[in-house]
Amino acid sequence: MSTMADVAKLANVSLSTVSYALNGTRPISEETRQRIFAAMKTLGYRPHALARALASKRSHIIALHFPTPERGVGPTEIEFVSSASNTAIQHGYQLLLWSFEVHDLESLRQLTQQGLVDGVVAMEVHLHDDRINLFQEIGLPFSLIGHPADTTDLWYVDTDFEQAACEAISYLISLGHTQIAFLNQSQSIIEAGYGPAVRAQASFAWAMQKAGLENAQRFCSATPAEGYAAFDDLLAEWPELTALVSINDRAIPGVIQAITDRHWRIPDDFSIVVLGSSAAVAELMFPALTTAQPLNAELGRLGVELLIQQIEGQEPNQETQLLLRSPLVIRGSSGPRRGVLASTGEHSV
Amino acid sequence: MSTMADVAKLANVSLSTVSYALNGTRPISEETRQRIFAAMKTLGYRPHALARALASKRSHIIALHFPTPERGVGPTEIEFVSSASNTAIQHGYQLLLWSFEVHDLESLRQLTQQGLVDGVVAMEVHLHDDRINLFQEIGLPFSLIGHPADTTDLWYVDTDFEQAACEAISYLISLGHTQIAFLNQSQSIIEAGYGPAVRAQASFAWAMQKAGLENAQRFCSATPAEGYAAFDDLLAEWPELTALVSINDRAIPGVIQAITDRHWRIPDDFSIVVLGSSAAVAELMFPALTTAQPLNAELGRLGVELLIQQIEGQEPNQETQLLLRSPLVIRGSSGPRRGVLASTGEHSV
DNA sequence: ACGCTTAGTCGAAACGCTTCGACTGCATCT
DNA sequence: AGATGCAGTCGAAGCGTTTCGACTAAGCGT
Repeated sequence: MSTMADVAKLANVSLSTVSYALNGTRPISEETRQRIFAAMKTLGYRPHALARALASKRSHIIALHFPTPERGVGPTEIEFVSSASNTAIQHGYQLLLWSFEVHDLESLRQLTQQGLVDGVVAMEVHLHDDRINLFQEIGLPFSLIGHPADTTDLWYVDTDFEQAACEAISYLISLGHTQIAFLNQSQSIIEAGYGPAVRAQASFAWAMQKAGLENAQRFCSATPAEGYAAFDDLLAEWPELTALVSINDRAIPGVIQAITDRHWRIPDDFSIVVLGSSAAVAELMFPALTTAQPLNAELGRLGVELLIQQIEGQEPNQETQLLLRSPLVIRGSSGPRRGVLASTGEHSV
Repeated sequence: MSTMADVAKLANVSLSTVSYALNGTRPISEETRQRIFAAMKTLGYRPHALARALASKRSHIIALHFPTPERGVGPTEIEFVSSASNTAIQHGYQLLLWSFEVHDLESLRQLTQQGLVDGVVAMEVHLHDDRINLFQEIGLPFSLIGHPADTTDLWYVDTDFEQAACEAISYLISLGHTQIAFLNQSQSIIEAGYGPAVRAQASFAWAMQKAGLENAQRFCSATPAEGYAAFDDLLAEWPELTALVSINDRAIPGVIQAITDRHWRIPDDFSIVVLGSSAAVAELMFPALTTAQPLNAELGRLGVELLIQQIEGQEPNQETQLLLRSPLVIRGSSGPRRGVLASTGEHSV
């Protein structure tokens, strides 16, 4: 591989001139610029990223901390990743993938202190997330996909799960449903402070209360078997249930089976709306799920862009705390309440 | 951040001695080693990855070329990625993610010639894959997840789709099925030379012929709607069909719906076996799919390990061309042929 | 005609490491 | 006793860039 020195020699200029020509750091006469670029071309010169990084103290490498979620690595997560990588490359950065678990602060500290990365995008943010302290302590730029309880001075982008929950409920109510349950993630995940689950749950409770409806909730780990059991439990307690909102897509196949085993049909006898699932997942189920569908690719893109703006010390060209709506995509799993025409508005406490 | 020079000064040795102590490149007396490590500790010294990389001509960074598949980015793919990243880190490497498309050789050339990466793991390998020539021309170490038609001198790991297809067929035959169809990916993907689809198809044809059965095949793009249509077509041509083998998981929901619309039940009236889907996907469907389930995490790990062995010029501690079986995991979508006891072995041509 | 700015260029010093060659003792071999 | 070898250490020359200070020549206002 040829170096800048080779180019300089061939173009008959000094090494630093080549650098200035390449980066536009200082003015260069049109004529020498031509000569230099010609020389680069004949030599097939490519700047050496590592050397550049070392000298400029900017590696143009960022990391995506993509911890395997407690609920298991799910099919929804991939969209972030490729979108983030593409965005990074478009901006002249490279994206490293770190996928050790959230609480492995020691690994995180080691990797960040090697001077390799200019910044980190952190996913799977919890309400209290120690990684934030770590980054601040080290003085490393970072952005978040997700957000903690205290968002002072943080740059983040997240799905607005509160909006998603409210919209799902309004939609179901508009279809005549009044007995609606919320199927959450497992209790331990809530207790660990996993934002989406906590916020969706709170928002569900609030919206139901505001609508004067009963708040039926159930924790559930992310397996079909648990989904099945959870559905039975919910129905035992609230036999009039006609609809379910869930943020736990991996439990849904169990719910569907439980419904089928009752000889009910979806959506004629029972409606399901899922929060936070990607289209790819929603369309694997039968019937395809109605979802409040997060803009995952957007999240990945914005997370990276926020980080890069921070690294480059730009004035942000947008808000630095973004909540993205997740549009409700209506598919086969939801419909009007059974017999809705005959019985609007009657619900017991 | 402190540097090796600081450590050297504090420990009262020369800079190079610190380097030798750190890397074990030359013998160092126990006493000075102690002093050096103590100094590192009090200074909180961390070696600077970029500087090390520049001096040693080894970045300890590898890239995973993870192109978005033609069939769309699917839920199955994520397992590779986090497994690859973790493996890399365990071996002291960092994993970059490149997710531009397979045929974007120009991007690939640019990124590989920056001197940033020590090697590349390439996914989504086609029967004729230009990336291989590119890597060989540049002289960059690489390994493949997947394999092309000509495997001379290549280091790769792949799922054995031929085994998977055969095993699926044997299994179905053992359940009494004799009219079995193969639901492929779309024709354009086959024509592009996408290995898994081509091999599974060929293997299906071969195994059916060997069993004296008819070879019913259909192309199908990766959507439920196409799956629905494809199933209808198949049944129009072969009305006695009782089972389906597919390598197209994203079309399956359509197939399930088509079956349900016929008032058939799975698996009582019709069996489905899917090749190449992860457990996460199989368990999203209802009934959960019987699959020949590739060991994706293993593939990711082995791909990275093959690459690292190559980079470090080690004698490979294993085969360098690996085909991994995908164990048949029997779930709810398959069962004995309807009325099998009364009618074994009769099948028309 | 004077100093002052500015465009255009050069040389050299970083950046933080690895690695080569050379040096000093001291133990070992013949 | 002399040669040989090895453990242990040092200094200096890279690795391929960026960037700082300095220099020259030309253009400008007064």
